[in-house]
Amino acid sequence: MAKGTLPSSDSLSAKAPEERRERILRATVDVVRTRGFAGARVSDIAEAAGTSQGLILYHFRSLAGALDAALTLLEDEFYDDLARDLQEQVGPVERLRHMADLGAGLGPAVGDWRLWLELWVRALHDPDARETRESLDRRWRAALREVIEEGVAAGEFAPVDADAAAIRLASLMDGLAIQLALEDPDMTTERLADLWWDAAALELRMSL
Amino acid sequence: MAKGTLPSSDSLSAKAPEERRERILRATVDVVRTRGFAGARVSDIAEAAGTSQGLILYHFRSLAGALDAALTLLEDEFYDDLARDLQEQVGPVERLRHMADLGAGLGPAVGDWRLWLELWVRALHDPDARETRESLDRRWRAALREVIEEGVAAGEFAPVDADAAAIRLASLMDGLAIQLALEDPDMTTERLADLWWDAAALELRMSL
DNA sequence: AGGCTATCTGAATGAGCGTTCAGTACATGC
DNA sequence: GCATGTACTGAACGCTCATTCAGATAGCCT
Repeated sequence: MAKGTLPSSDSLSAKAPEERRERILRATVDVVRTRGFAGARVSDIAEAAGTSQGLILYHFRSLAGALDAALTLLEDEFYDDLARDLQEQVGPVERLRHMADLGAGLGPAVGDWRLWLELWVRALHDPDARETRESLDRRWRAALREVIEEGVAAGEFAPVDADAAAIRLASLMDGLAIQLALEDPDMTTERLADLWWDAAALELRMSL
Repeated sequence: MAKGTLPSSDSLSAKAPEERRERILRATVDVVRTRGFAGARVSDIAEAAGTSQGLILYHFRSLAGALDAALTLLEDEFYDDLARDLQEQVGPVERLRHMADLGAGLGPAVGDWRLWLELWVRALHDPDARETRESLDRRWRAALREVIEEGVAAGEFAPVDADAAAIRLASLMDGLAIQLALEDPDMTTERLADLWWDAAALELRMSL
């Protein structure tokens, strides 16, 4: 298939339309990150992706379509990254520690809190976003719960109610992260990690 | 002054322009609550306030002006309500309990979490909103810290780091409230109050 | 070679919306 | 009673922006 028809001219539209599609989606995420959902314009995305406006409407049916697709991409990558990331860690304490770092924004994929804030508010008005956000949150809480259960089973944590502990620790992370995302002078990456870690120690009765 | 010139006809534009001004501001808050900052239109506000669009631009200079003014109104009322509310409670434990209820949305003024989410995201892009949000948050955290210090002094709570405890409990409230505002099926008013109260008990070593 | 389709572009279209403006009503000061 | 200023309205203006559209290009099938 299509062997002799490789990049005929310059390396601009290098290979497939699939590639441009993805470039557009990445550009969309970038634009939302900086301008927000409400401020994202087709022209912004086109410029960021280096295409015409028309192409965005060609691939996705509308601006809303592009935003939705970008959201889905984000969700998928979140799943993959989180799973891979946690598998690299060995014990429950290490895993928990790693989740603290991820939340504080030291990890690669998660921790883009501005984007999260935007998603929350979009979820207020758009059912699609609500679904995505709920799924993302459930996934993160489940990972946390698993780590806690693992730690309890191993005797590293006290025998707490894993469900309640997970929801509390996840919520605490969200709340702290808001201040980080909003650049509250009282909050830094390190302070967030410390505050959260201390809370986890208290909640799980870790002897830190 | 203006004695014989009272409501000449029907009770429409009843008394003063000051009244209509405030009506517009309340309408603005209502619109933001339902449509969000991004979705708030001058025509929405006019309709909700029962005035012409022109009047909104007459009193405030622009849509942004009206939104800012509404934000300021909100901030002032938050201050007053919180102070009055807390003064009615007697001991530190009662006060803390009351703050749990306020956060869970049982109180009158605070607890309108949809509005809070909107404010956060607006704060991402608008310095004015950022200021307001920071001030609001600081105030709430300070109230929490005072209650904690009071309780520690009275021997009702363990001698914890009041600052860290306040920031954690405030953040936890925010995080839990997000799920409430987004109508996450896993979160209800009661569950929020319970989860938060348990965390407070743990943090402050209350013997509940 | 000659249609056919997928990909892509840039200009045109048209709707939505903030803001401006000309004008009305009414009270106050002279 | 007449001028003046404040409060207010509804229509008109003009701009921004998503979407549409008439092509351009190039591979694919026969």
